[in-house]
Amino acid sequence: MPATTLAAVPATATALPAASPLPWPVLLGPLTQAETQALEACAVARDLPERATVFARGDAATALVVLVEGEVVLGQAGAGPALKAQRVLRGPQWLDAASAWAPHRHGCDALTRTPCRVARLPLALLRPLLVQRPALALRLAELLAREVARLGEQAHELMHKDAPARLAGWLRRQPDAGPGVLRLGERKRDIASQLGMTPETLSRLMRSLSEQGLIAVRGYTVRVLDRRALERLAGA
Amino acid sequence: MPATTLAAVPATATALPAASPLPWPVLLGPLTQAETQALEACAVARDLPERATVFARGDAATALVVLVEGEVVLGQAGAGPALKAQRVLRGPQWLDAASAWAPHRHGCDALTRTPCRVARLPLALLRPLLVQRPALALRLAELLAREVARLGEQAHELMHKDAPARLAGWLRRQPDAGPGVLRLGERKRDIASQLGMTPETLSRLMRSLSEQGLIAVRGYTVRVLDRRALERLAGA
DNA sequence: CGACGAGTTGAATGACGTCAAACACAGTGG
DNA sequence: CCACTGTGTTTGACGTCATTCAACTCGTCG
Repeated sequence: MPATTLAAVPATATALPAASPLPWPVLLGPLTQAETQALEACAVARDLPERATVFARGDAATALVVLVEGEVVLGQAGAGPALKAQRVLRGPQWLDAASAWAPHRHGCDALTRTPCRVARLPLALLRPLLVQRPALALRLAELLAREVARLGEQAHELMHKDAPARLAGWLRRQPDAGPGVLRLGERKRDIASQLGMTPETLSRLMRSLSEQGLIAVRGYTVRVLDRRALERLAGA
Repeated sequence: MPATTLAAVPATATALPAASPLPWPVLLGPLTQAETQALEACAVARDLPERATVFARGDAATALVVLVEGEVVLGQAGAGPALKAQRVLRGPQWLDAASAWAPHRHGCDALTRTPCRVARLPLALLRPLLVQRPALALRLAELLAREVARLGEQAHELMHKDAPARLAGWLRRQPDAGPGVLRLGERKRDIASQLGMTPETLSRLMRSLSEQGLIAVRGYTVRVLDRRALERLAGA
């Protein structure tokens, strides 16, 4: 049953709208007018075409990077176009809020999957701003802490859970677009890569879960039939 | 060749010295006198015996936690004493600088391996202090960012590298205690757990690397014979 | 139409985990 | 000094889960 491929990974097709204020509330939570203006003042936005590299592993990181709009794959590029994806981000979202602070080099590659707008907040400008407005600095700490929690969780999963459990966990975490329905927003090979498995294994697992009646798969749409069993599986 | 076990994992034997100032420079870098005093004012230290739990996964996290002295295992406890270790920390070191900010729950269990002194910095006290002294807040952001980088690296390794590569990478990262000599400071089962493999596999890998002439193992001492080859192996 | 890329499926290999036994060493008490 | 015990490591045999390699399908684009 070679699952009919539905409209493969919808891409934001058209050109980006003209410059507009950045989505700070999504990135940092509710801000005062003054804070927003201050951030706006030091942010530099630029547009990138499809398949461009936003930054590469090892590049000097001098700014926090925000994905304003579009889709970006984060991962480690091997030889050729073979990218070992870790994560696909859809704007608005932070692309890299950490590297500029600490190792001063980006830890992975970032490639656009669609035309994108990204903004850079040079740390040299941000630093005095944060000194002046400590509330923002605390927001940032919160942000980074959340990232630490997420990555710690991920590391634990990869170390101690097998492939079915990781998939179940991933499915559980996906935002559902309807009652028990979720739409996969990335290529399955990218999902597989994120989960540390091959596309073949992912395919087989999907089939296995279907046959067990936990989910129903049709192309890029997954219906969750037995949420309870899925959680049990993920909990391993 | 059943490698002679040398003085297994030295433990800090004796009772802890009386209260003393906390090692802030190690934790946050060089500080002014005023900053040190301010931190000292809101830190609460306490001593714990061996095998005590500092905090457990899911506990409410209301403070940053510092390991002042002693050794703590970070991991996820399963049933009984079977702890899936992620990391062994030796004081002075941060135990958990993130959880209090973000999910407000600790993400893993922390168990003492030796008598320890730990200090808590309640976020409720720290927050106003950071507002007042933004320089400290930036230091903290740096700290968290470094953690993000470390965890990201780790996740990548677990996702895309096999066991030999992970071991080689780990060996490469260990601080050597002599020219090409390094002393393992933890039980091998803990090392294995950190690397996401079983003790048996680790043992076999060590042997395999010895036979290939990359390292020489005697108990808890490892001599690196071919650093170049080790790096190549880790780079997979 | 043919070429290409994404996904699926099957068979074979291999890496790693599990289970069980043996061994080394430290500490104990005779 | 010698058993005896407990913990940690090593080794071997075996099973299994996941990757690899290959063929095949489907849909899209030229």
